[in-house]
Amino acid sequence: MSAKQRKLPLYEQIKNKMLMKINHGDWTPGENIPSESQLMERFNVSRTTIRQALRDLAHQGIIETRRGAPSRVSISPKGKPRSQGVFHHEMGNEMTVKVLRTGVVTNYEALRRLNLGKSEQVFFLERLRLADRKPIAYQQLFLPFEIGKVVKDYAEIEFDIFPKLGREDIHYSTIKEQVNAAVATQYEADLLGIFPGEPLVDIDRLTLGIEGSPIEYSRTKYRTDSFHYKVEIGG
Amino acid sequence: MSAKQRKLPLYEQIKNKMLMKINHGDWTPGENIPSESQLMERFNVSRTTIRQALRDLAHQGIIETRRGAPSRVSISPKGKPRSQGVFHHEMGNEMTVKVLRTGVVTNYEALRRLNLGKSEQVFFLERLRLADRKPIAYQQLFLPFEIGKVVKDYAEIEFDIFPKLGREDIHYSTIKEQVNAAVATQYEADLLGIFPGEPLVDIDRLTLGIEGSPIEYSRTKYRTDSFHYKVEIGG
DNA sequence: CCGTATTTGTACGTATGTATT
DNA sequence: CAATACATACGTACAAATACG
Repeated sequence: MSAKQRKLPLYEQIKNKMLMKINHGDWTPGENIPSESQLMERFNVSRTTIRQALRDLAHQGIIETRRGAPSRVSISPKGKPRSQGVFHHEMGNEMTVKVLRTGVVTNYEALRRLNLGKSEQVFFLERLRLADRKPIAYQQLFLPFEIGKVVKDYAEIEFDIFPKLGREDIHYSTIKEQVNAAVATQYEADLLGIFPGEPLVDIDRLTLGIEGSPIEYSRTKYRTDSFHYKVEIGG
Repeated sequence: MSAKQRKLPLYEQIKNKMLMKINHGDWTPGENIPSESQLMERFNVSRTTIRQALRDLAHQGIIETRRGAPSRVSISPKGKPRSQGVFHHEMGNEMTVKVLRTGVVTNYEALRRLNLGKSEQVFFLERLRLADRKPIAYQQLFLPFEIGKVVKDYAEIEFDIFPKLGREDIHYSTIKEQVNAAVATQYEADLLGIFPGEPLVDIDRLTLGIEGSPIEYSRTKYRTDSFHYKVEIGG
């Protein structure tokens, strides 16, 4: 048990452990999870506590419970978006990535967003995201140094760094995104194969870890023709 | 206690009674509700049961609870809100609207999105949305004819047409939005007080009614400096 | 400012109901 | 029908944050 989790309520700790099992693939979507009594034994807590954890997960749509039947992990479209289906990115088929630059920098805005001191350093990644070999986005990624060194090599070949973080037991709990519009600079236009002055969707993203501390800050600019940002509210 | 006659669980019954109190104005938004111990006495049930009812209401955003402080009814703009807070627009103080044009038109894209036949007509509104007297968005709004005639006059003075629709017993269930980036045309730039070629956030919105049929299609272009589109996932 | 009372949050235990397997 | 598993509901105790004199 990580030291940071010790101050969290029991049911929150258990929730996090269950989330890890799911993100890890220990419990796969559609699969039954252990019964409440088994979980009571495994975590050595009362049924009340187990049920509070399960209820929260069920309410978030991460698991499904039915009276009389075993509870199971929800079958959500892809690995990620078990965030009650309010959110959707649409992309291409073959998603790849090209790393343009990597290093350790002192970026004021990134440090502020990552809750780090002004004199600290962050791991920096500049990447081009490609869909079917065609560039669709230019991304600047800032990671706390401790996390950066973990994904360093991985980021050069994989489109999404979160699976890697998951394998290293670094999990996220919340993603905050802010969407804006921008026009392409000469530099960005060259990279993305468009003209300067064309519009780009600019997404400012902050990812928080299980304990609520930031684990990633990124800024991505997408071509408007290959990318859609959809939100569905209610329903 | 005779349990044979009740269909709903106790906590559901209590939830319903509390909802009635709120809807009837017995408990008004912002007002503290009775403490758990008082509710235990009043309904003659255990604290567990009261807490289950309260937790559900809190989770729906109908009431707010804080450790140590009395629970209170949420101050939410009545009728609709309660879409579990995954989504947030940030704007100015004094929100107004100026109608530029209004009429009945045959717009192919609007008809398609509203699920209407090609020969039908839709109610059209062209509006400028202002925050603190400053234009922040240019909006094109398409409504099925039946609905359009209801909001016709209202739309000229009110920023948001949904309260009016609510009073006419037209409610929405789902909103689908697609966010994109665009650059301002000369026409838009003049209206918004910016230069042509500056970026705009372009939001394509389709609103569905209770029965699932579209009741509004709109296209809005926001200035990037006075508008933020935020999405929070998970948590 | 401090201590106390109030109020919600967490966690334990037990018993019984009810739907599924 | 029986066993299993989740749902409801009672009770108790203590912790933690807030409100108040």
